[in-house]
Order: sequence, then structure tokens, then C-alpha cells
Amino acid sequence: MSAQRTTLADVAASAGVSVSTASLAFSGSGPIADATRSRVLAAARALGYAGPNPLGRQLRRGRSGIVGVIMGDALRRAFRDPVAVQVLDGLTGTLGPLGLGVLLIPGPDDPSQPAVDPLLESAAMDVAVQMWGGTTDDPVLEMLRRRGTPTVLVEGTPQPDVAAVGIDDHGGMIELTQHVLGLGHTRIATVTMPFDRDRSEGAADPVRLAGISWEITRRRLAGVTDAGVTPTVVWETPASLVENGAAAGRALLSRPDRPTAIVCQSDLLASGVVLAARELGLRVPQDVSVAGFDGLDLPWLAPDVLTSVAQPLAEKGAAIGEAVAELLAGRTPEPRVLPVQLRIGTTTGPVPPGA
Amino acid sequence: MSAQRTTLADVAASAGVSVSTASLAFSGSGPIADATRSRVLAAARALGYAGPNPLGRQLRRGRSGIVGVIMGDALRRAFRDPVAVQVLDGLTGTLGPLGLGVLLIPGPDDPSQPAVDPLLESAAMDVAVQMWGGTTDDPVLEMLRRRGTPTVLVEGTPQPDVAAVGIDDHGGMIELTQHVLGLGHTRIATVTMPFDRDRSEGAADPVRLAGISWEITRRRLAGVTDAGVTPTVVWETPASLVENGAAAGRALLSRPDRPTAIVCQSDLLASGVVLAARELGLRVPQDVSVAGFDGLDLPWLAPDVLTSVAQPLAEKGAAIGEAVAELLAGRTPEPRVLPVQLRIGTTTGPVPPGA
DNA sequence: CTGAAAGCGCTAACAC
DNA sequence: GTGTTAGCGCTTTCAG
Repeated sequence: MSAQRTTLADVAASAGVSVSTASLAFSGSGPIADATRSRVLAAARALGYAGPNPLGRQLRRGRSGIVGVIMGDALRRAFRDPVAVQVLDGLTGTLGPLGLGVLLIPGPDDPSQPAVDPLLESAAMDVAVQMWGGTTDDPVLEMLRRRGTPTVLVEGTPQPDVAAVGIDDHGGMIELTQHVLGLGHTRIATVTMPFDRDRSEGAADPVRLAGISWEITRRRLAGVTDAGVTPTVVWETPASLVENGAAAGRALLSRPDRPTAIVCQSDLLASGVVLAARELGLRVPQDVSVAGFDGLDLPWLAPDVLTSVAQPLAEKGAAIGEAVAELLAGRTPEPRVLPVQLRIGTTTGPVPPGA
Repeated sequence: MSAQRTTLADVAASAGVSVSTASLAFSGSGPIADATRSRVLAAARALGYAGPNPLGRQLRRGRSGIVGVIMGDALRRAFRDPVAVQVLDGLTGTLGPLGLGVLLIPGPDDPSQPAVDPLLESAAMDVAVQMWGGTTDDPVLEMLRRRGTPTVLVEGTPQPDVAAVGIDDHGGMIELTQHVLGLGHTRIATVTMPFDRDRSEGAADPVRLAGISWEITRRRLAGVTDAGVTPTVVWETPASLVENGAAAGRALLSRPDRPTAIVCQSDLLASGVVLAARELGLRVPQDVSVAGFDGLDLPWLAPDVLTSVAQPLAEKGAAIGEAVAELLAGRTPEPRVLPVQLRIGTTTGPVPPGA
């Protein structure tokens, strides 16, 4: 088409005004005569000019209008997690009206990959959102700090210069565990989310338990132990998805010292455990109680309804969006901890008589 | 912290070299003495400079490194569709290594919203990907053309200056319908994806049928009719999700002239129909056959396996990524139509004797 | 191998 | 109301 993209200068020349005036015609801010504006816009239309080049505008303003969202996982896994998706939805809902766009940044996939996605070093973004916690000494947070990118940390341990949004998962987990204890269970196993980027799978030994670097995993596990339970097994999964829960369930429920209750760190994991139990011919909750965390709506588990701890997902997304807006305004948002709520379903019941 | 962000010029001054030399130290391209480079990098580290400001670089290069992905739906819905998610995953997989990031752009939500998301007018992007077809006279494509943004259209009708990636859904639908016909069915209903931004729900009358603006919906419906079937009912849904399929199923299967087979335009819709059938006490496929489209893995439908037309989702994502790369290289990628494959499951069977 | 200079396209003071 | 001017931070010729 054109050898040279048409610029605001071309439009201004064509309309017989200065560039700054032409700029005003588009930005709307600042005083400009209606007649002048429409003359500029007409010239623009005639030249096929679709509005100011965002790149020039961004450099000048020092703002890209982009919020980098670091998913807690490779995108393929992240998108399979309704928790991530619903939070993301709540977030985009508040960001959109602010004229901010979401740039997806994959989280760690496997240890063979670099620890931080290259986009994190090179992409333009005004604010970053680190979804899903973060690890101790997180290389992502370190990178962000080096770049001077204001950051919202979701489900992480509060840090000096980082905004925080989270839920009371520790408290929720205590409550959930107490519910299970109240039903008389003593042989209680727990299925956790990944410990670290290594993503091992299986029963965790004490050494491994001492080195959980995923903060959210550690905090939820602490909820179980702080409720006074020493799990018969702490089963680590490589990802918080149904199939990982199913694998955990198969393993735990085939043991000679089969637990009478399994407390899981997510609903997806828990529903996998329920499926595994059914598969093994065990009745839930008569033979084994299963509890999850998140409060998802899982219609395909019907007729069962998972006992779980509900977290306000859309509100969490909105809270993140508000924190982003605060940071952009140069303010420091207060850390927010959203409440959770124990929701008793049909998958937990009294300890079996014989056990 | 600093009143002024440190720039490449600061680093250069501190290292005692010119800005252009400092630039070379970071970009790597171009000749530079090792000693000089390390001196620059040391100075950068000392000043807490994390690398060139992307905004400056982008303006200079005329490239943002951003690919805008226009989801076919409001994000909240889009992310609930495994088809969209898996394609997106395949896409990011090929884009990542190219140093390109994905900016999420919501598609139309409901008619009360503006037809094109504001991001589309204002965000910087080198290429746009319009997922999930497009409508006739799509305002999105028009906007993109006006802005001069090279575009990849997924599942849309090929256009002069737009790259296209799609699947042979028309052919797949014909094959699927023929399979159903071969089983002896004559009372065949079909459940479609939305017709347009209005997102009506219910049996479509001839007037409405004549005005389907969602191209993908029209093409798949044409597959059914081109196989020689006149559906007893064409049921339009407001979104391609399980609950919409369930609603359709309840309605269609409660009619006096209950169809013996229901061909759906997506697996999500089809699985909703299967659930509705079970709910109504109908056996699939003994009482009613149900077929879908996409070839998703739907374990929770077990023990049923949906009869469907499988499309290569990850490959589709990769093909889109390749088209993006071509456009960025200034070339015009050939339109690509990926093959689909009929996959017969357990949800279709012979027409019931009495019917 | 290194430096000087030009300019990507735009906006925001500031002067008129 | 409108024009002039000065950069935003960087990369890339082009000389040296």
C-alpha cells in the first residue's frame, strides 16, 4: 500500500493545522474548536488514518496500558483450572474499563525451561500481577523488582514493596480440617498442590516437606497441621488438576493403611480423588471422606457435592484489578485478605465403624 | 526511589562509552569488544538498570512484539471452552519462542456492549488474531483493516487481505450427518452455536435462519443440510457451553415429535444434550442419538464417548502462530484448512424400532 | 570497534 | 484556541 504509514503530522499538514492541534483533536483533552476538530478528523478519514500510533503515545506518556499477568503455571494447565480462569475473568472485568489490557505471561512449566519467561524481561507493562502465589526467593518477583515494575502478588506472603491480594486459606484449611476431625477421623491423608518447580509426585518425605517453596502449598498444608492433624501421608502432585487428584486417590486408597479421610488443597484434586474412589468401588463418604478447597461448582460430580472451602473468585479478580489501579495511581494499596467460607457437602461423613 | 528512571544514556555515561555502544552491549547484535560490553553491563548492574526500556525500543523498531488475540466471546465464556483454550495454548507455544506475547482482547459479550473492544482501537499490536470466525461485515475486521494491522482470521471466510486458518468443518459436518443418516434416523434436530451478537435461544424460524451472521455457525449448519437433512428443529443457543446444550436438550427431548437424533455444533453442546437426556430418563443412544463436533476428551461423560468430529486443536494453534510469523516477515501466508476426522463413539446408534 | 547524529510518532508545556 | 518546541528512550546508519 503506502510506502510510509501516515502519521499525525501528515494529518495535521493535510488539515492545515499544527501537530499539537491535531493531537488534541484525537485525545479530546484540552481546548479545541469544534470546527478545527472536525476538519482534522475529516483529513484523517481522507488519509485513512486510524488514530494516533500507540507506540508513540506510549513512549511519550511512559505508559503502555498493559498489565502483565503471570499465570501460575504453563498456560495449558492454567486454563484448565477454573480458579485461575474465574479470577482472570474478574480481573479483566475491572481492567477493561480502565483501558488496560492483559498480556499473558506463562508461569513455570518444567525445570528444563528458564525460570522466568523471556516476556518478563522484555515486554512493556505498567504493572505485573503474579497469580497464584510465588515461591520463596521467587525469581519472577526479583526480576520484576529489578525492572521496577509495580507488582500485585496474589496468594503470596506479603512483601515490603509489593501489593498483596489473597484469601484466608490458612484459616479456611483449619476450619475444614476441624470439620473432618469432628466427624471422628484420625487416619487423615492430604493431597497437596506442587511443592516447587520440580513438580514431584508421590508421598513426601520429611526432607521434602521441609523444603516446600510454593508458598500457597505450604500455607494450606500448615492449616491442616495447625488444626492438630498429622497426616498419615502428604501426597504431592505435579499440578492441581483432576487427573493428578485421581492418581493420588488411586495410590492412597490402595494402601493397606487406607485413610478414612482425604483433605485436598484444591477442588480439582479432590474431585480426582472422588473419581478414584468410585473407580475402586469405594463409597464416598461411607468408606472414605473427601474434602477440597476453592468452592467450585462441579456439576459433573453429581450427585455428590464436594465439601470444600469457598473462596470469592470474581471478587478476588476485582480486588486485584483495584490494586492494579492503585499502583498505577502511584498509591500503595493495603494488603487484602478476602474471607473464605466452609461449605459442607455430601463427600464428608462419619468415620466408618470398623476403622 | 529515583526521581528519574535510569536510562541507557545514564549507563553509557557511567561506563564512559557512547549511547550507541551501550545499546550494542545489550542488543548483542553488532560488533563490540568483550571488554567494553562487560564494562557496560557492570555499570548497568551498579545503577540497577534492568535493560532497555521496551517503550523506546518498540517505537524505534516500529514493533511492539505483541499479538492481539480477539477471543470469540467474553473471556469468561471463552475460557470455559476447551476448544478456545487448547488453541490458545498451541498458539502461545509457537509465539513464545518468537519473543511475541499475547494480549487478550475480549470478543463481543452482549449487544449492549460496544461491538469492538476499546483495546482494539488503542492497544499496540503487530498482528491480530481473530479467533472463532467472525461475522459477515465484522466490525472487528473492519477496525483492524483501518488500523492496518495484519490479521489472521481463524475459522472465517477467506478475505482478500487477511490470512486464514481453519478446519474443514463443513466437510466434517457432512460426514457426521451422513453417519447419522446411515443409522436410519429421519427425525433429526440440530443444536447450533450462536447466530449473532444477539444470542437468542430457542427454535429458529426461517427468517432468523436466513440471517445467521456468525460464519462458523452457518457453515456447520450448511454441512447438515448439504448432507441432505432438513432438521426438524434448528435450536439456537446463546453460547456454546454445557448448560446451553442441556437447555436445548431438555426442550428438544420434551417435544411430542421428539427427534431420534440430535446433531450439535460443538461437543460442549452435545454433552449438555446427553446430560439432559439422562435427566429425562432417556437412554443414549437407544432412545436418542447425540453427536457433537470438536473431538474433545470428555471423561466426565463416562461411560459414554461422544460421537464427534475431531479437529486438531494444538496444530490449529501452531498453524495460527506460523501465519502470524509469516505476516510479521512481510509475507502473505497461504490460507490453511486443517483436516478433521469423524470419530464414532457410543452416543449414536440405530434409530429406535418404534420411531 | 566506537561515536555522533538522526529520528521513530507522539504529547504536553508554554508562548502567542 | 492554536502553534512552537522539546523531548520520551532507544536503535541504526554512517563516519571515523
